[in-house]
Amino acid sequence: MKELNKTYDPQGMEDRIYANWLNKKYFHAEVDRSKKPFTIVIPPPNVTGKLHMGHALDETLQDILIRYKRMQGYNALWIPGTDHASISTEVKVTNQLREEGIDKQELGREGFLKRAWQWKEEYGGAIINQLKKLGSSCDWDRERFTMDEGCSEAVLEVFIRLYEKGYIYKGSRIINWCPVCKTSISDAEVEHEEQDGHFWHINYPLADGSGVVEIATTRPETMLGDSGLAVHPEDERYRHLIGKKVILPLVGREIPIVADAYVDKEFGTGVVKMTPAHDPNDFEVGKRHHLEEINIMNDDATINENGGKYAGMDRYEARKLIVKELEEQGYLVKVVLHSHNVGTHDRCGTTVEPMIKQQWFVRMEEMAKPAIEAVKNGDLTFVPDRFDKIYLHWLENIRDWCISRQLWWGHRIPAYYCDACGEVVVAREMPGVCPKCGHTHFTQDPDTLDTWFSSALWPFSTLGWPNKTEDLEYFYPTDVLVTGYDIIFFWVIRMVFSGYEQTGKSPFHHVLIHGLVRDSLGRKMSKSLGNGIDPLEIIDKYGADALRLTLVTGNAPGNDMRFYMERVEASRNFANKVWNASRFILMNMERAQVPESMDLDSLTSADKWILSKVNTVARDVTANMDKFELGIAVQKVYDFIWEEFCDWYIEMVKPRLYQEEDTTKAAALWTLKKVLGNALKLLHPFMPFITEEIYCNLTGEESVMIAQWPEYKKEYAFEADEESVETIKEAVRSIRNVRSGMNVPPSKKAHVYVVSEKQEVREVFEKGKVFFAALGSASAVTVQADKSGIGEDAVPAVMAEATIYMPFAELVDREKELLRLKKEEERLTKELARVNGMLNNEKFVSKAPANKIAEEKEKLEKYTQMMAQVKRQLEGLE
RNA sequence: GGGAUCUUAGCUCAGCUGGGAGAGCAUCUGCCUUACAAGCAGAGGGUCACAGGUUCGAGCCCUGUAGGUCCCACCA
Repeated sequence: MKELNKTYDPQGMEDRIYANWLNKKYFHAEVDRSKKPFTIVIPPPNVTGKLHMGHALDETLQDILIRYKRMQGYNALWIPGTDHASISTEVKVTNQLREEGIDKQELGREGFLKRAWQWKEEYGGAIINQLKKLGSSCDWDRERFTMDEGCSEAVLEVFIRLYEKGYIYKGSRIINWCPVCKTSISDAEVEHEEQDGHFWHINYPLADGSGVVEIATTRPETMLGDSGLAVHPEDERYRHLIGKKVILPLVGREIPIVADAYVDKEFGTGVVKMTPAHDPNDFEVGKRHHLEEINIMNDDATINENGGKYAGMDRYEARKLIVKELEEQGYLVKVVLHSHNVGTHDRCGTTVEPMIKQQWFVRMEEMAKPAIEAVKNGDLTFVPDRFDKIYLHWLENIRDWCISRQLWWGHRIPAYYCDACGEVVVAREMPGVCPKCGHTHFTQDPDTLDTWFSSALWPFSTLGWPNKTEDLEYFYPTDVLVTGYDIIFFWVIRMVFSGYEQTGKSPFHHVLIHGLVRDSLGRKMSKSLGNGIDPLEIIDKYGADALRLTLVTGNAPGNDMRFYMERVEASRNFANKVWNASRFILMNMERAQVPESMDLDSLTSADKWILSKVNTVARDVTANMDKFELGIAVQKVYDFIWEEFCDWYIEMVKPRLYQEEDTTKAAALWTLKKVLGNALKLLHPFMPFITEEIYCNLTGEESVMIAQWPEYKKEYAFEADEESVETIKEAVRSIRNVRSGMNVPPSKKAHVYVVSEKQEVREVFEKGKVFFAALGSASAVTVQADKSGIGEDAVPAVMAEATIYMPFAELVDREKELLRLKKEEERLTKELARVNGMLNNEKFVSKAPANKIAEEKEKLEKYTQMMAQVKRQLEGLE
């Protein structure tokens, strides 16, 4: 047994302990049919990323679950890895190149990819090392990357399967285009934000010269691509115009007026200009009425040659000029302020431009069905369950998923085009001969896949799929997925439908959702605000255990939390508390022999009481853990250790330890060791380092992380002892209360008299005498049946079945004393009124459960007794 | 427009299946009591947003109102 350092010093211990764990391969899991598996796959952080507080929370929750299950005897596997993060990484690499004066296009695809891989090798490891600082017990032997060989094989396989099934298709559709990143993006990647804008009312003259039609638009520049106007078929105002034509101002093109129910009669002027190539709704209407699709923009959102003289201008420049010219030429009726939703790219904030492009899509309708069913029939549950609705709503309204990206960094689409006839061949590798024309040269599709296409396969691709591996069979489906609510649409949903489609199963049974970690003002932590707190700095200063405890305490699943330094300090203080209590115990263990085993009959009531307590705490905490109530679970462990164990039990036990000849010293030491050991086990998932350090010193065992999780045991339930110790505690509190109220310093000891008419109560106090000296500054304790021999001026403290007297005659302030007793009387009067109210209510007595009624009757008795005594004391005073 | 969620002590938040309102921090009063001042003991502080309803009983369930936050959505 080693002695612990004098002060709690996380810096000196965490790295050492982690290295030892790695060395002992505790994190590694292999197929073992004798054990039940418990699997988690990490939400792979971006390769280029840096650990932020959101990761810290995410990883902490997962590590808690994994460590808990591992201790319960499960074969716990936590698979780590990173995501290639197509757009983010591509942007970063492009910027890096630019700084070196290298143009991405000039460098070319191959050169670029080489640089991107270099980047990945150089920076990709950083976040992994940061995860280790947190104490994450991931199986690092299984670390994966979404673009590694196995994951790429899975991507290829899925693409081909879906293509062959007709679920993947290439089509010319309207998609969201980011003019800065110059790629298409999916619906999920578009963020809508309310912006103040304008409503420009413009007159379009009728071709027959019979008048004008007034339209309203928020994007006047798109008129260059107008190929029609639309009105509601039942709009009396415009019915006569249907079928007529108007002349497009500035452009001069003649375009038709069509009738379509899409138009809202009440909104704007009731006439909508149709720009099928740059608006998703117009696109649909245009399809129905065969309107021309005129693309007026280049990929960088400048106007193209279809925009005539505006060609080459940026979309907003063109807007300005067009409005000006409309006004000059008398077409502009008015401009009104109007706030509207603008779609922006979630990565760069650029306003997206709807455009018609050839892209690859995944047909969603069929695949969404089992994913919907999974939640409805309970195969997949969200914690908390309110996220069911969000998940279902998205899936029930899902649209086809645009998966092609005009990027280089990612999985290249396995589609090959015949150089001669253009035939498309989707295959694992470059085809030799064109099945249509026999030509032998092909060009691969230049696009790559949406980064989420590969992460959607993560739960099974990391286990070897599409190969039928033993790992896959044993560890899959995984048990729980832990992630933030912000990526349910991007990731969770896509994993679920991919899991069902490819493996026939939901990829996990539970999804534990957490919220965002915000700053102390409730703002999102962001680079631009500069309000982010670096988890690594916190770890450096306070230790990973303190950070972990902070992130999991007082927070319910799915809720956002604010990060306060004060809370980290509080967590660190708790670690210090645990440290010092353990140090105290180890010190005492050094001075005396701790028995290997103990006959429970030779334990004192206090010993049994604390054993009983830790027993029920283990039971309750386990129940909370199983329900993913980690915040509640850790709170219970915290309270047990600090209050019950440190503030009460250790204090109670000190006299026994300090006296050489005490016959119950061995029992005390045995109990201290036992209870501390169990408390450390319960705390370990939350605070792995400090618990490991202490546990090994305490027990001489190899590690707490492979120790067995405490289970509730009937033989450690001591109800009678719990009750008697609680009585003693109550008495001690009464004594302290009186002393504190009279400002008696602890150094001034007093003779304490306990008076009770009941023999059995006197026995309890007789046994508990010793505690009054240690906990209540008693110089001597006398337990007796009546007040005889106690001075009239002694100060009373009233309990249910006893009254405690302390002779502070010279300190007594009669007025204060009277006030204290009056207050007590008042409190009891209220309590009695409440209890009587309930018990005299016939309906309560007839309808409430029996145990509740019994409980209330007991209280009635207790309060009645106390009231009688308080009254007696008052009489004595008056 | 639809949906979710929040409103509990000065601050930040817990409160599991309905059964006498909790924690941390802050405040106040005593204590350097030989594990810990990153500590110990004690105290003050709440019409659980508001209004109804269900129930013997509501912070918790239902309805509505007000305010905040977030998500979704094709009103140009």
